[in-house]
Amino acid sequence: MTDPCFPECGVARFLTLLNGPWATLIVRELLHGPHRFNQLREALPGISPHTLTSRLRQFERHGIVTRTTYAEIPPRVEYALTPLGEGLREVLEAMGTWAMAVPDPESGVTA
Amino acid sequence: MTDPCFPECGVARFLTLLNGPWATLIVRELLHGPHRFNQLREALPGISPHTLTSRLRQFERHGIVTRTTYAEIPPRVEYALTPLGEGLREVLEAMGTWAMAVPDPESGVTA
DNA sequence: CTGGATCCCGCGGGATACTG
DNA sequence: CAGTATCCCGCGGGATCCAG
Repeated sequence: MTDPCFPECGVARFLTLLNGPWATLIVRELLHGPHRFNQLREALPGISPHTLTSRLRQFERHGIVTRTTYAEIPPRVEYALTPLGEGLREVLEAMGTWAMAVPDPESGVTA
Repeated sequence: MTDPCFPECGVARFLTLLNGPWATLIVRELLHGPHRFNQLREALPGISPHTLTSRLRQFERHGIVTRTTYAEIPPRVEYALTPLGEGLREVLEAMGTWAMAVPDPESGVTA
């Protein structure tokens, strides 16, 4: 039943790989399927190209995301999750499930 | 069937509540049961009292952790997860499960 | 024992401008 | 379109010292 040592072993690594406020949000977007650079920018209101590139590069290094370049006249680059990255779906879903149980910060944290 | 809108709704909130490298690690520790201030310090090598207090206070405000003071001669304070905080167990487990599938960063990410 | 006060630092991130 | 380069900033966090 959930060996006590089981979560801790990985939590730290998870935090290392998905550090920063944007990291997880980018993965969440990629969970919908491959995205082009500007597609991600549009899907992530407020993110700067600098940050987006930075996170994406880190994901590449860690084998979470793949970068595919299409040498066409209008340059096209697609970012997609690797199987490893896909595995994050369960984690994100757990986050989402939990958060939905969180009372609105403004609606009487009375509970 | 995991409604596509379901994860995104909460992921952002999760990230807001558990921001920073230490936040999640503190919760992970609290998942083992109530802890006193110094118990947490010992369980989290490298954390400074400043940071620990900071995170703990934030958790209190968000109703994730409760702070119980025992007005004894040797001051005693216990931090425990609220039911809401307990709900994070699934999330942490998901992180741990995923991370265990991550190949060691050193084992040839060369590609 | 618990933890507040200060000071300093690194890093994620924003803004803007510019290139292949 | 897909980035890259530079500069600046806020915040999480470490260190240290001190107080209830």
